[in-house]
Amino acid sequence: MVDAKPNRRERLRAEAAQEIKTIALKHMAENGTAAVSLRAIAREMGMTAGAIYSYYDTRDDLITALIADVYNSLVQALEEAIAGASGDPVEQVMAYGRAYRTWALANPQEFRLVYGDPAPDYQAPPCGPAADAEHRACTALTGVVVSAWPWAERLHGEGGYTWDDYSPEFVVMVRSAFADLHPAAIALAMRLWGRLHGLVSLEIYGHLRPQVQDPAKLFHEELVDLTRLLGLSVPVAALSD
Amino acid sequence: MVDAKPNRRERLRAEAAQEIKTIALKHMAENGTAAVSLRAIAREMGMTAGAIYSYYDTRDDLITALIADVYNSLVQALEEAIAGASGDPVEQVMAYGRAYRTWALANPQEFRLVYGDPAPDYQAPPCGPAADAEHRACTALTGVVVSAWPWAERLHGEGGYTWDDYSPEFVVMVRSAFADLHPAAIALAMRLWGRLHGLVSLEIYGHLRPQVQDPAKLFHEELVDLTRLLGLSVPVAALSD
DNA sequence: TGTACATCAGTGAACGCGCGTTCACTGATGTAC
DNA sequence: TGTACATCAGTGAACGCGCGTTCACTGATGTAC
Repeated sequence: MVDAKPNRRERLRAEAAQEIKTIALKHMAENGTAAVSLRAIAREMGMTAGAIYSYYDTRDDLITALIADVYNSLVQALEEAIAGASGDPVEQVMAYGRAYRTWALANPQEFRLVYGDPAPDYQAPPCGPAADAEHRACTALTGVVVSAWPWAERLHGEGGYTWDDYSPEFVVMVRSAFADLHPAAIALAMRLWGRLHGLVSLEIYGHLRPQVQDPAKLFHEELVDLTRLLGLSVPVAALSD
Repeated sequence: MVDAKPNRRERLRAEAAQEIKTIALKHMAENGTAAVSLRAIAREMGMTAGAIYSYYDTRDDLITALIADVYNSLVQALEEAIAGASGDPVEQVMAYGRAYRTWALANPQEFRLVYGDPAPDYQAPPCGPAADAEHRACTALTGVVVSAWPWAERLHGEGGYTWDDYSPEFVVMVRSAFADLHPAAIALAMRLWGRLHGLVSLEIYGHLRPQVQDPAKLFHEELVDLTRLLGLSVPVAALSD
């Protein structure tokens, strides 16, 4: 911020780093996660393979950056879905769920990158931006549970969960986001996540179609049942939605 | 069966074909699905890479055979779990679910092979033994729903499903297994499958641990809720199980 | 404004790697007479 | 039982491929005086 006119060099550098990721994602979308190769990217940019090393130290570094970007795009879609819904927890949980599936169907290879095997031989760094994004996604969903807790507590308050059921770092993070959080609320959020993830990942990996013509119908029933799990009564409007 | 003494050649051939698959699975378990390479297998067998082509026409053929084997092993585990449970639908659905997770945790790479990206550049054949195994798995779960249908019908009989919601071949197959099957029962089976799959695949791909110390606890709660979805009342014994 | 120097994105060639696949061949195993 | 032939699993060498990564280099862009 001290530097009023950012270097032309720096700007070009940032643009090129971005273009590398964009092309990598394009290749991934076209030919699967295995198709992310430094040489192929360089070829498409009209560059030499070695030039990539000005931007990323290693192929794995690029993939890590890719995962972070993709995860952030997913989390953003989820957060926007919640923000766009009314304060009603029923609306929120259904919006979150719909956004999860919609994003996955629109970005199947990205979904595989984040929730499947990232790429052959890729070793994920233990923590980093991807872990941050995962935390954000989890926090968003926990937020929905928190807003439904007045109803959900009746069903889940006695689940026998304590903070010891989670990793300490995770507890610190999520409790700082929600002051008077019940330990069982996190478990509930995880279960919600699992339900969304199950049908969506079966669909993305081709295990529902073509046996089932319209996975959306199954998914919607699960969404409705989610609200039951939260102890919420489902408005008639949502049932036909 | 006409040939009383099967060729020694044929026997050795079958053994070698089996050994190739065994070694492939071993490599997969050790280094991930990407580590299945004809050359590496041949090396371990003390053979030349070209020799593999006496047994499999192509690398993809081997992978297809692998997937079929693995899927059969999973389906067998599931079928045995159901067979080992009492006739009580509650026991059956919980046995099925537990077997699903247990198998996945014991065979994580195999799980990825079947439900994730099989291998880089692998193209699955449209139908074949893998599809058969998938049908068997689906049939087994549908069988559980059928046995619970007297209770489940009350909740799901009016779901608005018809046979047109499924592919014709699939309908023929599953109806031949269960004479008076309700279309909604299949949808219910798929939803059960989705719930099992969600938490299990999140766990296998490392998205639950270490944030959640004991995914089994979450999973068990889902199992209990599965019985609710089937309209069954949950015995007290199962709750503490 | 002009000159001398530093920076650093990108080059081009090379390294070594493992891969799937093909092919003419050898030699042991099985078969037919 | 012995001989002539057919089968066919496995050899070994080669093909062409794309990959990640390194390195001495060039030449345009930026900086300091």
